[in-house]
Amino acid sequence: MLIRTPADLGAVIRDRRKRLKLDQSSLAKQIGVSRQWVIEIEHGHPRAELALVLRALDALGIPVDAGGQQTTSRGPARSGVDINAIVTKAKKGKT
Amino acid sequence: MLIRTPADLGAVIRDRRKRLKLDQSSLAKQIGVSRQWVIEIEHGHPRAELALVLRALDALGIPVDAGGQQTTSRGPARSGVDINAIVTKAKKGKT
DNA sequence: ATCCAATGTCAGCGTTCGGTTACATTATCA
DNA sequence: TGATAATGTAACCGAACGCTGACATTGGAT
Repeated sequence: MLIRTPADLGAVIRDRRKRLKLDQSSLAKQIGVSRQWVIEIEHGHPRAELALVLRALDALGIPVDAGGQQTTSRGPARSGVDINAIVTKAKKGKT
Repeated sequence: MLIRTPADLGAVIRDRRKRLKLDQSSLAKQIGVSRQWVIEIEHGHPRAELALVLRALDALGIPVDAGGQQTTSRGPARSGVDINAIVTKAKKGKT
């Protein structure tokens, strides 16, 4: 599963939690956070703390892999990334 | 690269940024955050906001994959996760 | 050696986090 | 049907976020 938004992450976490037959309270204890936190994460809270998120994934046994290869043929940061354009524009746009 | 800590993430981001020949300011603009933020992330800031982190990875074209399959034979959340134990203990431990 | 870009550090500020506690709304089960 | 658990919501609070802006340090280039 590719994670690109907090919602994606929430889905993954919730899915795994249920698969493990854990309720939010139990999971919260495993992770070391409040039940509230679990609820919000599963709902896709965008401003959750990085470390807690990583701990949650770890607690659930969900490995997170980054940068296998950027075939990026779908959209946001796209493949080629016009470095020249970026740099140039960035420099110009100093104002 | 497996991401398990904020530091791992910082390393990945910095690496990719340099690979793309972007300076922190430019990247910050790409992501839509302050230069400060980029600096802190690259230093492994543990409490960064999830959404910003995902946006950074996205901007750098770094795909994030979670839960390919939990062959989990290495450590943190352990492989089999003793559901019974967890649930049972959790229920007991309500205080 | 000098100049400039890049990086890192500091402090102040408004906003929000995450924890806590309590309560409402389902579900599930006997 | 009633009871219990699971989930979701709300408000309060201290702590930290991320932003701004300025400044020190480093590094590469000429």
